[in-house]
Amino acid sequence: MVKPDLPSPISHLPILIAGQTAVGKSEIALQLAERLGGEIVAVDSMQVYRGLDIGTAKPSSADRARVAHHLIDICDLAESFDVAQYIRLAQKAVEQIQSRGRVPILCGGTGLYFKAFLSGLGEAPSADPELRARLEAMPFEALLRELHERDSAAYEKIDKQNPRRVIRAVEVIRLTGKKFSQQRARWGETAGEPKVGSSRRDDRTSQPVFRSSSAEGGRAVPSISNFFAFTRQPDDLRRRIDVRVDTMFASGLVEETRELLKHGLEENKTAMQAIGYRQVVEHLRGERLLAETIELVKTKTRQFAKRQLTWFRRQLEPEWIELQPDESPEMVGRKICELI
RNA sequence: GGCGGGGUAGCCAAGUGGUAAGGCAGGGCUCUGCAAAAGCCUCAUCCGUCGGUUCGAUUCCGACCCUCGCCU
Repeated sequence: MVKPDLPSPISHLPILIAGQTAVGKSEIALQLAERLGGEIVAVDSMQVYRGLDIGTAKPSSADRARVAHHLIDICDLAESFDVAQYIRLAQKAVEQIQSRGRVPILCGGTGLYFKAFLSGLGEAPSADPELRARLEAMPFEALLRELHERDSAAYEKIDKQNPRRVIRAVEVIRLTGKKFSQQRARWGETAGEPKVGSSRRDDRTSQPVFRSSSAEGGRAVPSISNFFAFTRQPDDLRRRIDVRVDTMFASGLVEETRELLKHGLEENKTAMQAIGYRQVVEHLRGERLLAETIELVKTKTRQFAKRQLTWFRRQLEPEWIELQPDESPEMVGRKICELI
């Protein structure tokens, strides 16, 4: 194939783009991909599922024809998926893209996937459905006691009010016979260190600063980063979320959900968690009127966007870029090309 | 116009003569194999207004305002 005429290895570095739902990151990723000769790798825990199209704002076939996309529609509703599978596939996708002489652009909103991709995951085994079902049926106190006995270090640190966490810890201990606390990647010390070979990051302190407002301060060399996070002013984002949700319903989210129900949507725990689908399923069960459901989906989406921001702020160290209402994806794309 | 119910946080809503439950929304946060998930914290110096009774009223009384329902 055509070897790239790109000047330096830096051009092959993956570019990471995180952002809240509806900020407009996908459009920008598309722009970047076209400018840099890149391919997009979705970092999205819901777009991996085939069939969840409208509600996950999956890239259109036109967009996918424009730029190659990866890690979308890779999983059937009958299958389960998790972070570990994700980072394995993402690693592979990135390498393949690079081997083609193209630029991997990882773009999405799933913070955990970014973090695991960057920092690794550890050796623990994946979930065991039967065991998990058994643990879920146990009294919570018994789980806590078991964790305390078999891994006091984990017991000390864990959120003892969060069943999900406790169950996973006990699950890993039972599955491996080893302590949970010894099987996780140590994110504390080496946090944020990119796994993907050549990826480069600056070492500024972790202040999530908006590029526009700071960055200067006499530093001649602007921090060079390949990891960006987009945000918008709350009102701006809210408007975009409203429009997006209205559009989803107008495009047939209810019909799509009804169809997915016939193909096992309710049996897939993860997919059933997806905002939009979950609420529509409830509506179809007669729990709520359509108009109320639409409003609810907007609220849930706003809350999700807020949690995403918290996650990105606290767990990741991206370069922050606040998108302006009047800024086009082209403008942002150009701006970022200058930054990298 | 008359009679009856009601006016408590952005919304819904409990409540007591002794100084304001809860839920939702909002804000903040935790986060390692279900993550668009799960969990945690926070949020009324004040109870329509003005008077009165009382040691003390959001709670009792009166007037007024607003509101819902019924009647004429």
